[in-house]
Amino acid sequence: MPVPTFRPIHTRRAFEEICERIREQLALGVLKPGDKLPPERDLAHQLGVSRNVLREALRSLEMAGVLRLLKGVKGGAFIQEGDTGRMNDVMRDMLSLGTISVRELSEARVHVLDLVVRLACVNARQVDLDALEDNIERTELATKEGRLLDRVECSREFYRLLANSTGNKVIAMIMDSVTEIHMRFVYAKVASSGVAMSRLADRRRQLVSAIAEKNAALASRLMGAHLEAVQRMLEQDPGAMSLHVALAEVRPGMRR
Amino acid sequence: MPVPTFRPIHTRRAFEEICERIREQLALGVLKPGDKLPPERDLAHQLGVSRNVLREALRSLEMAGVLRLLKGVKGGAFIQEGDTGRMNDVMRDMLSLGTISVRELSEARVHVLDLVVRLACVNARQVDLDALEDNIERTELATKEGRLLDRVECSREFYRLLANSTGNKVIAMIMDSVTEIHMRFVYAKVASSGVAMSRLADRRRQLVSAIAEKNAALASRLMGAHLEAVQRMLEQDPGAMSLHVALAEVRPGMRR
DNA sequence: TTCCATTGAATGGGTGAACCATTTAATAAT
DNA sequence: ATTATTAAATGGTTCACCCATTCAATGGAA
Repeated sequence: MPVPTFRPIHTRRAFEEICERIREQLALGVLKPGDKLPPERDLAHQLGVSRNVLREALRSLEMAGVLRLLKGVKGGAFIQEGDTGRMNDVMRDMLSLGTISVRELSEARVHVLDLVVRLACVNARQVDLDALEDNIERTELATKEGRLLDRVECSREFYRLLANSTGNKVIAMIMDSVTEIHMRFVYAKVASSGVAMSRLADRRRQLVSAIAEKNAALASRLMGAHLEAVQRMLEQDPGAMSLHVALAEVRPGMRR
Repeated sequence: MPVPTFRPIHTRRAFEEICERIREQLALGVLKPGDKLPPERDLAHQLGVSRNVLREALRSLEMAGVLRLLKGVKGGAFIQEGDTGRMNDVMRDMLSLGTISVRELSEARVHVLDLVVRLACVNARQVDLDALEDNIERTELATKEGRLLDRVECSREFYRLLANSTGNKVIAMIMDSVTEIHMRFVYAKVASSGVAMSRLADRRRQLVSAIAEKNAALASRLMGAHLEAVQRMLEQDPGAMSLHVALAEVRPGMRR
């Protein structure tokens, strides 16, 4: 039987129609990143809607990362390069709404990172390895100078570089989305307790050299062990894993 | 060095502030799914902004799946249960914008499905297996009766059930996001050529019994082989993989 | 009483005109 | 030539109003 599945209907509203049409032009390749839409007043007139309604549509597309709206003469609505950070926003909302749990996110992260590491073993180029090595050096420096929060930023970058070295932006995007919240927990923990994982740079060097040698089994094992160690550190203080603290906190350099 | 990274700034606009405040209340747990925001006119007054600006914010949150707006007395803006389909929208936009490629998406899908299958071997409960078995029976029926497009819908459901049997909604969400576009290609292919994979139900039965026996290696191998076969089928006709066709097409039962 | 049609209030959906703020280029003053 | 001024284009915001939908209250008919 064709499985009768009834999605809730809601009356079609003008702004939805507009969003859809613009997305359609995108999908068809008529609109491309860098292109500019007509001024709001013109476009509203062309579509036969009021400027207010058009703006609701443009706003939604802007929030979705499809458009960027700039003021002033020479301003306007420009099609953006895709913003890979949008998936992070979705994940954050899901967590805020209680649709997913921190546990599920952490578990997913472990598996995704295992995949990333294994793919990196296959696909990492020398430039990727160099970038990782460079990152580790910066991590060491930050450690020596006691800049603990900078070190957390380095970690964040380390994972990004790792994901990039898989050569697959979809996987990189997924990894970032399951990593962002986690890094907030780490950041909060480090900021409040001042503790820091020891021998971090050494561990990373081992991992990178395993990747360089394309030793997937070893790389996977090292990453797994590291993740467990970090998890133990975070769980020492149960309060540190408070969802609300991590989500509500705004900190510099971290996109909302 | 702490890596000077300059994100583009853009003047803070009222609607952004509003979105952020509402998300903050969500993160803090003050607002929960099912809660209702004050009427637009009241809330606008409370926030000291015009109703139009407030509406831009509400629209954005609605598109993000955070709110649902209902008309009429007893209507209003309600906090939604998280909509796990938002990640699909992000993926679709990324593809439309050319930020990611079909190749990257397909590759990611192969790896994610491998992970899903392996996790299912560990976590699948009897109800999950029963649901899969039931799905396979419906697939068989659709095949016998020549309802090919229904059969594609069954496939879509099969993957969802598989993902659910991992017991991890994050992973299920990720799988769905890398699967939706692919199913559009399959749908377009089947709709245009009328060809259909042979012995589909049998293959699925083998897979499910491997999962039931918790034989991860076998299950992984079976899934891998199946994905390759499907890929070959799709690639027979290069035109069938046209991005624009698959993305622009709207079909019943598939959310936009 | 019970049931159904009518009505009216609450709420989101949508419009149009006006004004503000920012940005840029053209123009004028030095 | 350089710098200050001005004007035009564009998004940001407000206000006042009306429409469409929904649902509860009301009231008349069976």
